[in-house]
Amino acid sequence: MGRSPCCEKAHMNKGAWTKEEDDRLIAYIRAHGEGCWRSLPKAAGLLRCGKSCRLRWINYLRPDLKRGNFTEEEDELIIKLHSLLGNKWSLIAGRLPGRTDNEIKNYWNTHIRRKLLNRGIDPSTHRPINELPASTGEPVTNISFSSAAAMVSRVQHQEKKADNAEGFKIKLEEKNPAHQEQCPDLNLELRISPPHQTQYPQADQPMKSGGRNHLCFVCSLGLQNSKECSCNISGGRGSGASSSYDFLGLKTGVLDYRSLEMK
DNA sequence: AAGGCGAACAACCGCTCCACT
DNA sequence: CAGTGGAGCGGTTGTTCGCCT
Repeated sequence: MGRSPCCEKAHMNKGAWTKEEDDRLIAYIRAHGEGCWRSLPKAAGLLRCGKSCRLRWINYLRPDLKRGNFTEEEDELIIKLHSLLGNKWSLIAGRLPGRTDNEIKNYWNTHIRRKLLNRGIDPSTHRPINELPASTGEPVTNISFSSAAAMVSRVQHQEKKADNAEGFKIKLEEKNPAHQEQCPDLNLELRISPPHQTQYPQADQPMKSGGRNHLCFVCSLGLQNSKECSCNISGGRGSGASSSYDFLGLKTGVLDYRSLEMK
């Protein structure tokens, strides 16, 4: 039994939005706020898919959007955030007021990629292009922190494909001089940290499986048995104070991945 | 002036996550 | 606990625009 489509596609408009459609959408959201996108088109008298309405509003019509060219500062910030987060456009957008994930994604693909390539930097790894990749099919044995976000998705993807993660050993660099070299002045007042203690599973509150906000970050890397694991019930969690938590050896880390989830 | 081409950007599509029942 | 639906995300495609020949 498949799920129903998000909208009746047969009688829906597609393609570029007209001024009238924009006006209708703006007027409706001004009057009623951002509610249920699925029912919004009908209520607003639009022959559009709810997803299309949401996208149009978020990426184009929202009053707080900053239209216009990206500044040099924004460029550099995007590059630094991308080196930390990978293609997490929504998270990157969260640190750039007035910019949308779609806008940043497009800007990255059209401008910044080329800019980095001209600098001799691989836009996906943020390493010099002539630097050979660490692996060509061999098990990954060493990954940089700068690829952490991409790594998480790779690990999660791998976990889905095969329960047996043997051979996938991760040696995280205690510090990443290369990365610090790339971003010597990066201080976004961010911090990579484990989930708050209140989110850790208690004896009578088993962790919700699959919940991305509840899984220990180390566990999400497939390192459940690691001493770094902060949700290891049987092994004890030590003091558990997040302020003293030495996540991945980055006690002084400044990136709080959770805090980036602003949207 | 017209056509080719690439860049830029808007929009769509498919998928995942998560709250709710 | 499983099923379902809404919302959001990231990749990709389609369209428009401007430059060049």
